[in-house]
Amino acid sequence: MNILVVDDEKEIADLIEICLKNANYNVYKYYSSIDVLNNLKTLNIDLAILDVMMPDLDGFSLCQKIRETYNFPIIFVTAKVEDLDKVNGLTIGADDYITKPFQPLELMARVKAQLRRYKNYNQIANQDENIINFRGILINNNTHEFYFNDQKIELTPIEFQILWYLCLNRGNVIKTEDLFMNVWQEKYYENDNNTIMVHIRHLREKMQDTGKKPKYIKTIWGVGYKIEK
Amino acid sequence: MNILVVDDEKEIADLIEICLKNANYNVYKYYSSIDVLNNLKTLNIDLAILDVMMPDLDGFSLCQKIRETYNFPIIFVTAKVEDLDKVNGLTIGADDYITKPFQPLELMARVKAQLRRYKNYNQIANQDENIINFRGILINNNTHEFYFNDQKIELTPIEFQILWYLCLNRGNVIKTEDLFMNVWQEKYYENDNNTIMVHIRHLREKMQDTGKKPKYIKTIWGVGYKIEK
DNA sequence: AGAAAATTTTAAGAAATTTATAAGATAATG
DNA sequence: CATTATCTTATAAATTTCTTAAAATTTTCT
Repeated sequence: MNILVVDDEKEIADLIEICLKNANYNVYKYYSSIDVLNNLKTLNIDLAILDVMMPDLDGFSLCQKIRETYNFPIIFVTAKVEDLDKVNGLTIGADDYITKPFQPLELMARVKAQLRRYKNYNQIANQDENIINFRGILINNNTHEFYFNDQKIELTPIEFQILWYLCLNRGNVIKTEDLFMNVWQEKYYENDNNTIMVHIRHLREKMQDTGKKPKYIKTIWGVGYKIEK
Repeated sequence: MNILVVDDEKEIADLIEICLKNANYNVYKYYSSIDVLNNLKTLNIDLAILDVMMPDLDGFSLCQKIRETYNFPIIFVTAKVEDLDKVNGLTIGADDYITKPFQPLELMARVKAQLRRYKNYNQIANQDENIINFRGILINNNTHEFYFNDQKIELTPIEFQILWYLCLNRGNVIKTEDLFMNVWQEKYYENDNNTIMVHIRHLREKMQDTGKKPKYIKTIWGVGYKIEK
């Protein structure tokens, strides 16, 4: 589990980091929120703990920026005790709010509670599933291999991710926007974005499914794509 | 949204109930936790607010019982301020913990935050709500499929949205204006706007319901359309 | 009841939108 | 530096949506 900690007070950030590392979490610690935004894409964060009062960009704004793209849980930790602040924080997209001074045990309990909800109760599809096998499609997320009718087909990383996500949700339509967000981990600007279509075409070509009515990756007009069960 | 409130202190339970009802939630209020367990199955709860100290069965035990079957969010509200209690509560399956005396606004913010996570970011919680089945009509918002008397019928995006909205409100009249606002997400200018009618006609054609008295999508003269339950 | 007005239905073609294809440009990788 | 992967752009194809006008229906008015 990767946890993001952002606090301009180094002592606090360090304390939180120690607690988290004790509990065996992987911590990414930042003393400034601007730095965070630049690196977020590469980090694959599962939960964030943010301070509210920070010099360059305050926690609320950072939270809003994050929420444009991600939906991992966000916990505010702050010295401000005013209730309105709590309400604000929770309203703009945070999941919990805890005031300094806090008991490390309580913070840990809240972290665990949020992660439990996010990871266990909240699964979009069965997370443990790493090998999917249906209709001649055998796709393995451990080895990143794809067999189609017992024949191995080489996929590029993005092609694999797209196909994997479609298979994980086989039977259901995936909106182009959702697909993009999931594979690219960034916001989707629909005006003039043709890249998914191109990758879909490549996938169809490799699966020799380029007829008028594709049998595998189907187009749902005005919505997105789906792969039939 | 159905919210369960359990507290043996009537004043507290009543106060919480008022707050929730103000915010337009549907409240099921209990003064004893034993009663809850007997009725839980029928209630279709989306979130629970539980007191910890209760005479017959304490909140922690109730929480555990609930978690055996359900995974809607649970918030503890309690007079106990000891930190260990918070940790316990969160550890056994609660999602949040707030101590009395509390600010109603904060409670509401936390309720909203939990519901947001549960409902908006969680596809599984909503899976079932995306399938409507009645009178030979089976419409599935996950797969974007429409079956009419067990026969699959292809719909265009707008046709699907219109039919979905009518089915979601089956039995009730939908004003043309409401229908338009919901599907097109923009303001409706009634002067000379025939587009909904055209789509309705297409839907009726596809359902072979073009007689003098349509059986499915009915015209409510001067108002709009409705689909009979 | 019969005429007039308002509203809805029907039909067909034009316009707009969305998706597919192709090929070259750019970026990333080893 | 060579190779591969990804993105961009332009154009074609497919499909959907809207517009328009006339016909039919229902309601309202006299």
